[in-house]
Amino acid sequence: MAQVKVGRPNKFDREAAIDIAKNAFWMQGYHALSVNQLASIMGITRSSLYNSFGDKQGLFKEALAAYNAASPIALLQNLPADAQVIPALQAFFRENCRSRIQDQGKQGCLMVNTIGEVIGSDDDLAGEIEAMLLQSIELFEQLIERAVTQNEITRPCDAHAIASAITAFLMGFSNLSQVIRDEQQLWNLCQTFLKNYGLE
Amino acid sequence: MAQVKVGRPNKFDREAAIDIAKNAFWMQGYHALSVNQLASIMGITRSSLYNSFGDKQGLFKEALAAYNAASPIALLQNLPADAQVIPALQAFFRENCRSRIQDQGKQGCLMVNTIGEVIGSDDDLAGEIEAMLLQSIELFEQLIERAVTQNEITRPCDAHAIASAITAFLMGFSNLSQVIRDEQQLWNLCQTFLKNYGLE
DNA sequence: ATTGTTTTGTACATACGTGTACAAAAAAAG
DNA sequence: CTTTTTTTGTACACGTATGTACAAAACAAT
Repeated sequence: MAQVKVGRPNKFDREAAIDIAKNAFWMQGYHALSVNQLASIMGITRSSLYNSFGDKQGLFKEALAAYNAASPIALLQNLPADAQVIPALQAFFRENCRSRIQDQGKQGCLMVNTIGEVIGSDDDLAGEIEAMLLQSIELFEQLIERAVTQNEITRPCDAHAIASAITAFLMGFSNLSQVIRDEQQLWNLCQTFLKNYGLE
Repeated sequence: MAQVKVGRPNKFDREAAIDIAKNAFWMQGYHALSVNQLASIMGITRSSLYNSFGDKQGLFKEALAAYNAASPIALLQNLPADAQVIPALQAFFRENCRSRIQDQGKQGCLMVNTIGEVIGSDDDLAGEIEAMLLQSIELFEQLIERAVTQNEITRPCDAHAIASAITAFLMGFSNLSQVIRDEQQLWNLCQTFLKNYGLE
């Protein structure tokens, strides 16, 4: 499984470098960052960057994957088989509030930030992000189904609509968290949302 | 009032040029568009562009202002004194669905698109957009107050939270409309939101 | 030690970006 | 008709962007 790699080894830590790129994209945006800047803060040469990641877009895709893996939504994607859905959902929203405030200043969600930026100027990235969005809706729909099965909530008339609403809320929440910098206020917003949509 | 302008007159129609720029920014994003491209599609020289708008940022600000003036939210900003709030709100959401689908493809809301792009890379624009966001929350808060006064709804426990929720929903809705391209589905989403938040 | 493979450093090519300078052109004001 | 004011066209300056080429370096395999 673990590929033995022949040839000269990388001088840098790939994971660490991607993590630095992730944070840079997160704070400055996709277009505002140049390959030069990226290589510089990652502590490698442009040559290494192109050799290891292909181009800026390739690097961004890896950074985005790393972002997702470490995002609060991973909590829900890897929900244990015996867990309750509603408490997990609440913990997820709670964690969202916490991390949105804790970040180094108005970063929001990397995926959401990128939507408006790439749609219309990079079809490849746009497609990837659209797929992630649809995937998010699907995830919430499955969780709602599961919550019904586990007798946590009564069956809603349209699970798909609620799943879409949650996704929309989270995206708007990401944007709003860049302006409202008060965790209690954000959490209040989430609680009200969950209550109004019968998810408590 | 109407300034008489001395000197050589503009060869181009300022309003029309701004409108073209508005649509270009809307479709391609802020950073992905260059001054060269802008001047080209506006049908003027870069020289005229710099002379008339200062720079790219200045042009964008004017384009954004034009966008707002023509946006559905103008319906609510200029609501007649004798009008009911709730029907106007519903009409506003309805119009949002219509225009989001009618646009030339996944454009979303220009303001929302710009949030993630400029925060962290252009403090000036970011500040302007943040102010618009806060203004939006304020507008909805006032409308809720007014709806209470006009006996359309009972007083909610936290009007500010609801106003924030509406703003967040609209932003997420903008992003979602770039992926869900079905007006009925979008309208369904809006109706459910309004119902759950007691705005019907 | 030799060979094969991959990374790294340096340099290059080339296009594009923003912004400015300045004279010519086009109008109004006197 | 001359002066004043503003726009327009053209050119320039200069930095930055992306991507590539290629030799030197560093490792594994044999």
